[in-house]
Amino acid sequence: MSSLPGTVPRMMRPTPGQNYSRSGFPLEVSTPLGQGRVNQLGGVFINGRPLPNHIRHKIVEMAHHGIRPCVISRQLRVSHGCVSKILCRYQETGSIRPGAIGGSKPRQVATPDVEKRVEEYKRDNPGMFSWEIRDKLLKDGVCDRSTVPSGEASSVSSISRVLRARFGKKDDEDECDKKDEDGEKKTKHSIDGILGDKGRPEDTQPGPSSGSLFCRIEIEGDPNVGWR
DNA sequence: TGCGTCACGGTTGAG
DNA sequence: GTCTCAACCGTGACG
Repeated sequence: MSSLPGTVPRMMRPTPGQNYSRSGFPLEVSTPLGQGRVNQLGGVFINGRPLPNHIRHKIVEMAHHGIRPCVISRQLRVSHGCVSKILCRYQETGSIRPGAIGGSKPRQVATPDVEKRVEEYKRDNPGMFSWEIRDKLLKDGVCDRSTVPSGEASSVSSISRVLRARFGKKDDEDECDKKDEDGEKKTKHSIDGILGDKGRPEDTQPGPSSGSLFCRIEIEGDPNVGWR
C-alpha cells in the first residue's frame, strides 16, 4: 500500500532545523482559532483534546473488519499509538469514549454512613433544606459537631454537595448524552468545526460507510462528552 | 514493518 | 473571578 499524499515518512526524527521537539508539532492549521495541528501522517488533531467521535468510531469499525492497526493509522491519519490506545480501551471497556478530562477527585466531605443518612433524609423529605439535614444529623446522633459534614466553606454547603452528587447526577448524565449527539459538530473546538468537512476521512478515503456500525456501537454515558 | 509503551506538551474542570 | 492540580488527551519516538 502506498503512502498517502502529504504523509511524512514515519519514524523520522526531527532534525535540528525542524522546529519541534519530541512532542512538539511541526505544523499548525491556520484557523480562526489557531488550534488545529497536523501530525506526521497529515492528519489534523487538536493537542490535548480527544479525537472526534466519528474518527474513534471509524477506528473501531475498521478494526472490526479485520483491518490492521497500522493500516487504520495511515488511512485515518492518526498516530498508531493513538489507534493502539483506542483499540485497547475498546477491548477492555467496550467503550470508544474518551475518559473524563479535567476536574479533581471528589473530596470526601462526609463518611459513607453520613452520606447514606443524608440520602435517606432527602428521600423521605425531598423538600428538606441542607441546614435541616445538618441539624437532623446532629439530633439523630449520626455525627457530632466535629464530624458533621464540613468543607472549607460551611457544613451546609458540604451537605448540598452530597445532595448534588447523589440526586443531581442522573440529570447531568442525560444532559451529557444529549450534548454528545450534536455537540461534536456544533462546537467550535472540534476539528469538524475548524475544518468544516474537508478534514473528514470519510470524504477523502474510500471505505465502508461509517453509518452502519455507528448504530451498533454502544455509546456509554460518560462525564466527558468529548468535543465541546 | 508493525506494535506496545512512554515522555511530552497541552487541555480541562472540580475544588 | 482566579488559581491549583490531577486527571486525560494525541503525538512522536524508542525498542
